[in-house]
Amino acid sequence: MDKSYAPAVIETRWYQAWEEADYFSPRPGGESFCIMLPPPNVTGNLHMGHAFQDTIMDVLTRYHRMLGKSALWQPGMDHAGIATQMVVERLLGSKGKSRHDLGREGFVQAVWDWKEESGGMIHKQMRRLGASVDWKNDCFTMDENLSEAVTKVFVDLYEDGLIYRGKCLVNWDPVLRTALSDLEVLSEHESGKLWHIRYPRSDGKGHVVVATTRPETLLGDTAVAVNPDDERYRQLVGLELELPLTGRKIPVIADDYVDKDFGTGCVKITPAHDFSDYEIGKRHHLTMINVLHQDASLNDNAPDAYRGMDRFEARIKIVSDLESAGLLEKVENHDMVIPRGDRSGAVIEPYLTDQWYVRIAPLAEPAVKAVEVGRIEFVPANWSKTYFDWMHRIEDWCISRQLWWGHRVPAWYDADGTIYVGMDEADARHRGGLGMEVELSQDEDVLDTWFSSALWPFTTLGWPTETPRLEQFYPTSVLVTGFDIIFFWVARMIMMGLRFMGDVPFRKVYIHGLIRDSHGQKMSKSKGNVLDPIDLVDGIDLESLVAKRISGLMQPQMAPAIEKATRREFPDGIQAFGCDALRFTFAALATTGRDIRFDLGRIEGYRNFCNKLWNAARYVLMQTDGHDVTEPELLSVADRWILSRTHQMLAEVQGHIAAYRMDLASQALYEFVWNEYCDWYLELSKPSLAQDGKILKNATRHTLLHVLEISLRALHSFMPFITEEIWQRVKGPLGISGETIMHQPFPPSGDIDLQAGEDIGWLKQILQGIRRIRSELDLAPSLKLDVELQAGKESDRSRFKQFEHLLASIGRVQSFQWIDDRADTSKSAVALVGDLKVLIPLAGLVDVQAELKRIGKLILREQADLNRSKAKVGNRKFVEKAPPEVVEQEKERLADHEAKLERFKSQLEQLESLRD
RNA sequence: GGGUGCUUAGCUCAGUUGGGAGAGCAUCGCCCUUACAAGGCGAGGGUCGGCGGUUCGAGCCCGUCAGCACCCACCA
Repeated sequence: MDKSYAPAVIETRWYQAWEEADYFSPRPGGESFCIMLPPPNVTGNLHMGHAFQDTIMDVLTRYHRMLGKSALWQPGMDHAGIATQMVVERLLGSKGKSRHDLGREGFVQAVWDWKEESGGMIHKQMRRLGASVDWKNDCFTMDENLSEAVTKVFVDLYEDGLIYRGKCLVNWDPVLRTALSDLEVLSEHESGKLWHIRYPRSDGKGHVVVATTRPETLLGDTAVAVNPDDERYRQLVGLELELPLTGRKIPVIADDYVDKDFGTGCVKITPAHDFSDYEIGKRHHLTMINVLHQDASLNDNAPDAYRGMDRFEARIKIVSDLESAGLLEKVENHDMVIPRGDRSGAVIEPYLTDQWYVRIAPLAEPAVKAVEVGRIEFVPANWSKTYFDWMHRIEDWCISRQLWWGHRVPAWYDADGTIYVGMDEADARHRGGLGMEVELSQDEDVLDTWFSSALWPFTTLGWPTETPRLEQFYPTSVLVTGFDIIFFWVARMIMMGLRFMGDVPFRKVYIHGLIRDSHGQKMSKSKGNVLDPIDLVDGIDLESLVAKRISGLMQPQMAPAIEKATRREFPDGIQAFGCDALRFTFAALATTGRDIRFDLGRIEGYRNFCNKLWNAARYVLMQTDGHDVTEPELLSVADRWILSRTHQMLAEVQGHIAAYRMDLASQALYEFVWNEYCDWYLELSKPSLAQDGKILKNATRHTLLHVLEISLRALHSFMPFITEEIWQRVKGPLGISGETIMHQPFPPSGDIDLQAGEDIGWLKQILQGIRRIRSELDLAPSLKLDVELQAGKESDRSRFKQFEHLLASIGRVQSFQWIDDRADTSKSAVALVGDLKVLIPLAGLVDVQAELKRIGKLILREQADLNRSKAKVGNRKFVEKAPPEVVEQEKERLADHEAKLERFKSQLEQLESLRD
């Protein structure tokens, strides 16, 4: 083995070998385990969030595969309608073209071409991260069979009356010129103004003042509303007002919706451009006047003066026209919430159009119930509350989008506009009883991307065909996702799964936190703080990193600041940490919180851990190379101890993974390998192997290998590459014949050996006592010590006998000597292990002063502990009310502290007498 | 306006039914002891956000206040 761990070399080798050997396909037999990869958007790259999520899914998949299950991790990609269309349009834009130049068909072809390119990038990244997905069944939401499934779902829901077409107010994105669902609209606090506008009374008796944040929509007003209980305005109800700038007359109406205390208590009602006004308009049968074009410029329903102007441009003119007409009473500053499109950032306009909707209530009810009764379990559980809150208030889902890229709505219209829905045009004709003579035209719209995503758990398995895969893997085992898409995706999958499969799509939903940068900021291109997971794996020099971060910015003026911050944070670029280190870091960071700060310090620590494992393996293989290693006949205490600790670790890891606590699982592995196996067992093995006894040497060699091999299997799902690489070298000496660690069983845990644990615990304490004295009294590590032992129990003597060799070797002790209980120990430094005094004569080694100081410190600490125990045991209430075992424990502590304090004090006295 | 989460060592975070506060990184000291200096051994460092309550006992349970973060919401 090479002296140092070199991830790049071993990682490139193994993935290809695994894939070629088809190790990722589910093996027949065994219980099923299935995870659906949340399909990434075909556009762009995998970011840190993907890498994190993929790591968790791969850990789970590999783990369950090793448990002997038929494990499927289903990969795929999402066509991401709006996002992808925007990317391709921007690409065309850079060549001076628009999608209209290509036409619908040409544009869609251009998107497919782009998909080939960027989709390949994602595949490459996933392979680099070690994802053990079933590539043979890779899917894309726009694939033919998945698209057919989408159509079928649409048709079925339509036939059942769960999809309808209606003219309603929708969230309209005037930049993308499409409708959006409520979820795609982000509300942002922004400062705006509240304009107070006079609406003159038609009877000439003064005016009414309305307050509005959107004066330009005045052009579409069809009423002014007041609260029916508002004394100030009651007599106005039924009166007519002159709508400024338009020459129209509008009525004053009464509606409970109006808050008397806000603004002036009079509200202008614009039913075609405001959601609340729309409801009021419907209640009062008001006319709905749409004054906007699709791009939010004013249309011909507006007076000449404003036609063709953008709404915000028109706002300025309208306000100034009102002012010159003496109709503007005042303007106040007003903080408000502005709706913006999540993709375009454009201010969303409520807009009256024909759209397709899913009637959600009948689907939501069983979906709520499924979680209530525990057929689906959220992990952590409190996320179910978020789910319920949303599901209880859920409204109909607008699923049509005025885009070209996506699943086209399977609806056709005849000349009268009658709707015919079917799997295709012929089917629609057939269902509608139409002959070929009737001319039909297909709806131009496509479906919301999330409509097809909602079907992902069963369409990827072959639905509507009843395939063996569908039979075997639905419902899937667990969904791994972030809380940001509980509404977008999780809830909708549950609804659709229950409706079309008659069962939940997954048993558990594991919700993880979102990866942020080391300062807790969201990673984004525009902030220039994005880390590419591949750069952490392979490393990147500073100049390339800077170039990457400042290229293609939407706001190029940010480049200098981003460059400066990058140079400050990564003065030497980023080292190559390797995939295993990155994965282990992600696992260790997978706590229950919402935000996960990614700190380079962590990954460095875990890269070191890989190196530690590598070197431990190197040592073990060096010790065993050329020796036959056979099943041991007799184990030493150290062997039994490390095996016992191994079993304990395995039980912990299993428990933590079952509870989706990858952080605790990885920590248990880390601590075992480093602090138990490397720090202690490997050290204990050295003197053992230097001995003559053939049987015990074989036992040690075997245990070294055996525990290493178990550790590799336990670690494999977290660090697949390094464990495979080492395992291939370890399996031979142990006589294991498997081809890959991937298909080895996860090691079962076994018995805990308490006796061995106590014995080695004792040994550790002696050694730690000696080391501490050595360090604190500044005795050179190379200096061989003479150690005296005093007092102690019978067990101390027998243990000493058993471990003398190990103690001498590891403690660098040249001689041990038991001395009489009354012997003078005044010239020695002391450590206590229970009743046993471990003494190091200081003669000629150090000055007494140093030891005095050291003991003084120990006494202080011991005294404080003693006082605490004394107070507790002396408290009658404690003794009466606390459980007996707790009281007993406290009494033992008290005795222990008393004994130790006594010994330290007597040692101190002896030293002091010496000083005189 | 509703809701959720967070506040523990200098930093990033664990702490599973309440019973002597832990890890990694950072800091300090000694050591290149042939698996590993990407290392070894040892050390220092915390009124667990504030206040109050329950309890023999609270980082953990309850109340309250403060700060931070996020989600949802049609008051113009």
